[in-house]
Amino acid sequence: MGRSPCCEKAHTNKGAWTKEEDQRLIDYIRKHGEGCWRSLPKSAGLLRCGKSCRLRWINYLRPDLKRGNFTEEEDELIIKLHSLLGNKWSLIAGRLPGRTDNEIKNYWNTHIKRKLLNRGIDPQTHHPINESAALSDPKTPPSQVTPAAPPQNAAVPSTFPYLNAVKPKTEYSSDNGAASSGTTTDEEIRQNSDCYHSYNTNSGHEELNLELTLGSRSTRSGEPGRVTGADSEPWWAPETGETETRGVCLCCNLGSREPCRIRQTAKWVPQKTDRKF
DNA sequence: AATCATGACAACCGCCGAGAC
DNA sequence: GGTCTCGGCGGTTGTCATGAT
Repeated sequence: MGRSPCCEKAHTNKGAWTKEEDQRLIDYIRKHGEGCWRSLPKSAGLLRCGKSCRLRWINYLRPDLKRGNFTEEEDELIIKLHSLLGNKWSLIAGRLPGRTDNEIKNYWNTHIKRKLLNRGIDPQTHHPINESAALSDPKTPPSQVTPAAPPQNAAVPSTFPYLNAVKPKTEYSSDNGAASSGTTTDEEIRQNSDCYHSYNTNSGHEELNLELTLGSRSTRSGEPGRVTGADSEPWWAPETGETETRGVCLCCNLGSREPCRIRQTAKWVPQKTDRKF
């Protein structure tokens, strides 16, 4: 069928953004807020594709972004989340306030991959490399592949034996033609989270709160209590006055598996009107 | 000093799902 | 129910900086 282009490409700039363009975009969003990306460039006087404006704002101009190097704690959190979610960068970003999916994706590809390889861990499967080779060997029946015991001192549960419960899209997409659609359901994540919890409880690893929702396609539904990726607005619980930034609920401490109390008792609304710049 | 290789990351592209009509 | 538009995501590419030769 084909789709019409998102903008008139003949009259749009490409490549790096100039300071003037950045300022125009910032000024416009200050005045009018986010949204309507398609019409934004024209309204803001920018010769850019709406998508490009959105990306620039989300990844580099948003005021709540944390710049600078990733900390060791962030490294390990990314690795843990990736082991559970695969290349769901927006979901991973949702657990790292101030970080964007693009930033995490780049960081993964340039730093963490190498870091894991140096540890002898396959960055896609999170299994030891030799074991991953066995797993990917079509001659080896899955039943004959025995997951190794979790490493005692590793910061990351690299051989987490329940990972096969949910197959990250990129890791298994070539399994066969009848493989999963690549969409991880909430239920799958929840199940996997439970497995992960059990594993971590037994092994003494820090427990992760992974009450995650795939928010990537629900952002227009305005569903209260969502947890989303890089696109997320801060949410505000009027009954408590608490906010959550980019989908990370402040009332849920890392490690708590209890349902979010605020989510149960308060109505969540997007805090769009009083953004701070 | 010049050239090449590599790393880092900003930006683009194509696809998809949700919602509107 | 079908079609179209929009916003969003993940993969990939392009470009610049830095280091090695």
